[in-house]
Amino acid sequence: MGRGKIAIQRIDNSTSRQVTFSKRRKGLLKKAKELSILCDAEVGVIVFSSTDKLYDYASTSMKSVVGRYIKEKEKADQQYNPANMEVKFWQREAAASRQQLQFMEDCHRHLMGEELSSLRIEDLQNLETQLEMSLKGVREKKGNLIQQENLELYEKINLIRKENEELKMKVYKAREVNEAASRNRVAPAYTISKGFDLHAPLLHLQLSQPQPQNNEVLPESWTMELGLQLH
Amino acid sequence: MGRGKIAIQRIDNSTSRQVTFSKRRKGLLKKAKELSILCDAEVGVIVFSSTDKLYDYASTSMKSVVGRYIKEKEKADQQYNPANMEVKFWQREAAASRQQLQFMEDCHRHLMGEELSSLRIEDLQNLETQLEMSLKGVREKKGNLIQQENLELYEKINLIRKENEELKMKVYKAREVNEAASRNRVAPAYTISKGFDLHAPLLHLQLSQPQPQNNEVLPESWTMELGLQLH
DNA sequence: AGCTATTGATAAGG
DNA sequence: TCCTTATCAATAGCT
Repeated sequence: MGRGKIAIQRIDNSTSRQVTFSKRRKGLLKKAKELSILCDAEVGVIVFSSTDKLYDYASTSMKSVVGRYIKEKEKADQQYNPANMEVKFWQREAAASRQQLQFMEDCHRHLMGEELSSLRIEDLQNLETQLEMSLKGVREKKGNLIQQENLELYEKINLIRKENEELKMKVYKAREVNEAASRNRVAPAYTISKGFDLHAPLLHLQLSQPQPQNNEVLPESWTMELGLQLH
Repeated sequence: MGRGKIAIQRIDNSTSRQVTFSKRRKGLLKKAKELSILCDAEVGVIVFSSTDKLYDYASTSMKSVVGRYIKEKEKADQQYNPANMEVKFWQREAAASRQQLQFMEDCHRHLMGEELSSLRIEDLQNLETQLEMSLKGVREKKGNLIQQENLELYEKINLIRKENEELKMKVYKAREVNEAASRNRVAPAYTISKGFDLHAPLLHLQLSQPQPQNNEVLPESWTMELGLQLH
């Protein structure tokens, strides 16, 4: 139908092919529509151009047409629908996980000392042994951790004590110097100046700005024993 | 095209409609095929007759065409594909289950006394308390069960002892009768027949067919103490 | 995108 | 369902 007949084979001329595609696509969709109306049929047409553009017609909706098509095909071939396979795969996956989870939950409850009614003496004996072993392990681990923490605390105590001692020494020396100075002022003939620079308030700074970074690790009782205010 | 033009509306005459459906369906599929060949397009056509019969054409495969269609539509509307939604739903379901399972597995390992390195002292303390409680519960339950079993065993022992006593009594009586009978035979003048029927092997039957129904419940050591063979 | 000669599709009838 | 045929619709090639 046209000025001349054409062979049904790929049209080489790109422009001509594009034009023919436009015309025939329109015709195809029109005929699909006519068929559905005239004959009360459900029709769906999907066309992808060679440039990947989509054109489609559906008398009802493509969802309905494709759904019906898939349902029809599944009767003949259960394997057809890849989406369905995927759904089934994930359903199995979820079911397997859920089952495993349920088993774990039972086991967990037993380890928590719950729902023991379903167990026989033998099971209870195994459970008891397991719990004893767990408890042993946990206590050991906890003991280790606490011991380690204690060691660290002792080190800190030693550090702070040392610091404390040094500070006491400084306080002592400062008093000595002060007293010497006073004596020098009251009776300067009795003492000898040792060359200390008394103008810098070194002692005061040291006492009022202790390192605060370890403060939260130490319980209140420790600070009292150390006889030093750390806040 | 035809002897006269027809309006595009449902054909009332059923036969005519059926004929037209046949012709036009054939034409539609032919044109679809031509379009795909001439223009290098991917084409799919699905037709359901008013009597639910399926006819289809796909230049490549319907799977490919529909898959491509769905992919294309998803770009514009993520919600379109119900199968995809279902896949996603089950994927989420499986993922949630897996995550929950993983958590449970961690918890389980801790309760089994494994992988304690990741825990702080506080966690270990809680775990220890939990294990102690579990152990207490398990031991209590086990104790109850064993006690109950013991009670049942005691009852069985009593029953069997009683049976044993009765059997001994029968043996004793039987001997008495036998001896009496012997005396009657050897020196019939000394004894008096008591009218027993000695032909029936009552005693023998009693001793060789003990009740076996409780046999499997009793440990071997018990049967020895009872001084009675129960097999 | 429009035009139109020509072919192809198909309605009606058998 | 298939054949025939008159008729109309679709469209190839051109502008």
